[in-house]
Amino acid sequence: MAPQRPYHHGNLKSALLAAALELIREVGPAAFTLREVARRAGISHNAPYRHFREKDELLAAVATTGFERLAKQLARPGTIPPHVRKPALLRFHASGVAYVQFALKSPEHFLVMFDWPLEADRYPELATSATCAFSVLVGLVQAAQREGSLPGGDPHGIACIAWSLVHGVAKLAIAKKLPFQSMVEVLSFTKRAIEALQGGLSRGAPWKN
Amino acid sequence: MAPQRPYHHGNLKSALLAAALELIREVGPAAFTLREVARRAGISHNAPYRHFREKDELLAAVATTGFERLAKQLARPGTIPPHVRKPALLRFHASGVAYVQFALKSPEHFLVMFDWPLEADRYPELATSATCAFSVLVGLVQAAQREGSLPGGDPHGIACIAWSLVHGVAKLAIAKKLPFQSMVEVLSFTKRAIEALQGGLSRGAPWKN
DNA sequence: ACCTGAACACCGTTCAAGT
DNA sequence: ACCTGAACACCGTTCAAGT
Repeated sequence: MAPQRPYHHGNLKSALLAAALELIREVGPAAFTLREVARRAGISHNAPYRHFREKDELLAAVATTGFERLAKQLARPGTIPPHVRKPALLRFHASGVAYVQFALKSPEHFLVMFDWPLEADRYPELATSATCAFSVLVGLVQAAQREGSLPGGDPHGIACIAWSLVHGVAKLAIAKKLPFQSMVEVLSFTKRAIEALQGGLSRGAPWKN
Repeated sequence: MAPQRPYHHGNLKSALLAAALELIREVGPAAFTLREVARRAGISHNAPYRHFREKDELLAAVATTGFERLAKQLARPGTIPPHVRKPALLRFHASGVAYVQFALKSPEHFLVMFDWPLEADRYPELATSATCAFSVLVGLVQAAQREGSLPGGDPHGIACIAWSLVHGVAKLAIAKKLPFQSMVEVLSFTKRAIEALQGGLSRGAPWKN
């Protein structure tokens, strides 16, 4: 007889997440609906509730994997020539470019991570993964401070400034508010912005304590 | 007899906009609904369609007035001591602080302006007001270049970098991702960030044409 | 002109029921 | 355990109708 496989088995949760990413990429987080995800996964519109308490829990899962992937990209930002003199500073710069690159390559993650109002306290894994990603950046700042290529002082403050810069670039680039067409143009602009900030940071004036 | 005033008269459009701002402030743009706005304005749920073709047109109107108010804040950013030596640079810096201040004081505008996916080409007034606000920033960069406190080169590039920085600060501050409680703390952080960037910009390395 | 009520096709979420 | 269909209260939008 016909389809003798009415139930999904085991992989439904990841199938839902994959379908969600695809849908968010197509229509954005605002127009994303749970029922359309279920349709694409070939299940009834309330089967997702077996795996996610509510729509936002699915989106929180998307954001969490986004932060995990971002943390990896920041920690291993492309190839660094192994013989350079001050690799920590280079890795710090490269992590900024990696941040923007992540946002442009995975806007479906990035927009949920930052533009969707998820109550972080309701999704502890999300808060953890976000903190973890930020601590990668702080670690890079500290390493650069140790080798003397960034001034002393609170590494969190410097990390927050650098984060703000690349976050602004990423957000405005995704929204196509910046006058660049291609990703290489945006990344080249990102490099210039980071170098500009670096020039000011290394003069090190306002970083008391 | 009882209520002999069944119709709104003339001011309904602005009443709708005011109710919309209040509602967005309370629940955010994502949870904003046209029907709730109509309820608050005391009219039926489809009366708004007399003034706005669709929900997004009302939101586009909110965003447009937001850009207009922002442009004003950027152009006249607080008090500048009248006897300072290089006022253009100070006004440039102050406009950055004003940008973040606007975002924190009017998140209901800011979030619609930047976090709601409005198709700019469908709302020409929105595109115009946004361009106008950006040109204020470019003008401040050019003035600082004329007085020699910013290096030469394409003012749009410098403006884009400065914009990215303050936009990132504003966005992360609204989302409460930065470790600051009060607005004064955020604004003080903003000043430090701008000064850091300034230090690098004034060294003027990577601004070829 | 400006507003209304009924209607349509959606949505998130719940629940009793099926295997 | 995992899934289904029916149901509820919402939403954006349309339309014929009222003053």
